[in-house]
Amino acid sequence: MESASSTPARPVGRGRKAQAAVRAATLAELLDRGYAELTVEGVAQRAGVHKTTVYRRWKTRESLVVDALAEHFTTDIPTPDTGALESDLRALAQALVQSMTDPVGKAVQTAMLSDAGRLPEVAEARRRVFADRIRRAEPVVVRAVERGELPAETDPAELFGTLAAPVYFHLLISADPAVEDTAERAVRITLAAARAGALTRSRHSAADDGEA
Amino acid sequence: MESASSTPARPVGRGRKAQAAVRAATLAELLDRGYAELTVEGVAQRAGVHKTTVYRRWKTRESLVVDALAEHFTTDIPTPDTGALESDLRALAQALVQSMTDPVGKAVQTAMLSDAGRLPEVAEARRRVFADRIRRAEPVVVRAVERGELPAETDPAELFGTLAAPVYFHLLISADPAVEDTAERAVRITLAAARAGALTRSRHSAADDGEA
DNA sequence: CTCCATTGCAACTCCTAGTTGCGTTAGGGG
DNA sequence: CCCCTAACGCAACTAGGAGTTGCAATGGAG
Repeated sequence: MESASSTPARPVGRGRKAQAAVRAATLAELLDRGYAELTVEGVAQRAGVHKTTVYRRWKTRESLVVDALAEHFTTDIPTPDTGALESDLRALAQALVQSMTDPVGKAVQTAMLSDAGRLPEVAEARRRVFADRIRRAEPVVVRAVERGELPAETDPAELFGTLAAPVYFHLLISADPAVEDTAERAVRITLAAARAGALTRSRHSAADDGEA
Repeated sequence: MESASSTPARPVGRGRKAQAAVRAATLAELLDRGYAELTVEGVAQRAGVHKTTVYRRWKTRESLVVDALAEHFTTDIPTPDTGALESDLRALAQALVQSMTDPVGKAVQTAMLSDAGRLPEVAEARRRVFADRIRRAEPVVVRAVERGELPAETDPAELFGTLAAPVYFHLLISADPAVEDTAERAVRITLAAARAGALTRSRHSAADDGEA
């Protein structure tokens, strides 16, 4: 409480704008150069800022990247409640697709899977994001089970993984250009698998053998 | 044919062993340091070779990585023919899992998704690998359709993508430790989706609405 | 055993990470 | 509106890895 009235110790003024510009420039460089080729001077130039300004706020190149990414770990997929499983899944899938299609989201997702994902903070953030998404998707499964749309033993984590896998695969891995119906495809697959009881907890002894 | 008898122009002798050691060291460094942190001197030391020896065979760090990866693009998933769709899919999924679980395969796959995937040669190789896998998986679908196990309009590319997506997702993206039944999970999902007609060509107007 | 292709080695240049000291500027409080 | 100071710009560093070159040493094939 020693600087309560004047408060000159906290970062104020134009410093904020510069830092925001640096963070944005970092994401932009991540997107079109990649983590391995990202250079602090490149970021500084892109932000219209001198190199030392960057180093005054961030100790290393890695911490700069981590901080720029961390900004976007919070805003994430909401929990839909449309009254039906299919439309809930569609909302989830579309939110996923959008979160990896817009420039910033694509930069973040790509970076998390690239060499930047080896940074401990990024790896842990990635785990937190997936755990959070699974947690948010849980009510969708609960409500679908209550409606009788899904087997009672359906596992929310399995269901979310089944929904997310085709999205990640098509957008980040196979990367084929025909990606317009990515969300819809994920919904179809997840719906079929879930209804067939292929996404139940524990073991795979569920009723999936039988009617062809 | 000018050097048919003496043939001193071609690389012979111990050069081969050194190059093999360098390639192996490159993969090892890719696996436990990553592409971004990979250093030519590190590779050379690990291979028990001097830096200049590396630069005499490979012009740049990038070409070294590309060449080390390219060695493993050829050996790929074979086409199973077990007489039933489920066991065929199981064979495919297990081959996929194995190809990304052993150290070398994991290094190759991880590198292809990391910043090394931005190298044009690697990106094109990745496309070729996926296209080749889809082509190899095609007979599985054809035979399953002939047996009446699948709808006639089932798309081999969609089916392979549906099988591969959960494998990639669980092994490389979500990376949760409970990954023993990765292959089996992929089989269950793909089987359910394919039987429900969710993996047909073109549009999604197939018979997937109805029985819950 | 001999020869020469290949390797080891040292000494370079260039680029980027990261640091330091000092002069300059911007923007908020008075 | 002016001034004060925190934050910035700038130049000049060190350290290390990419990539190159000339020369000496060596090891494998004939």
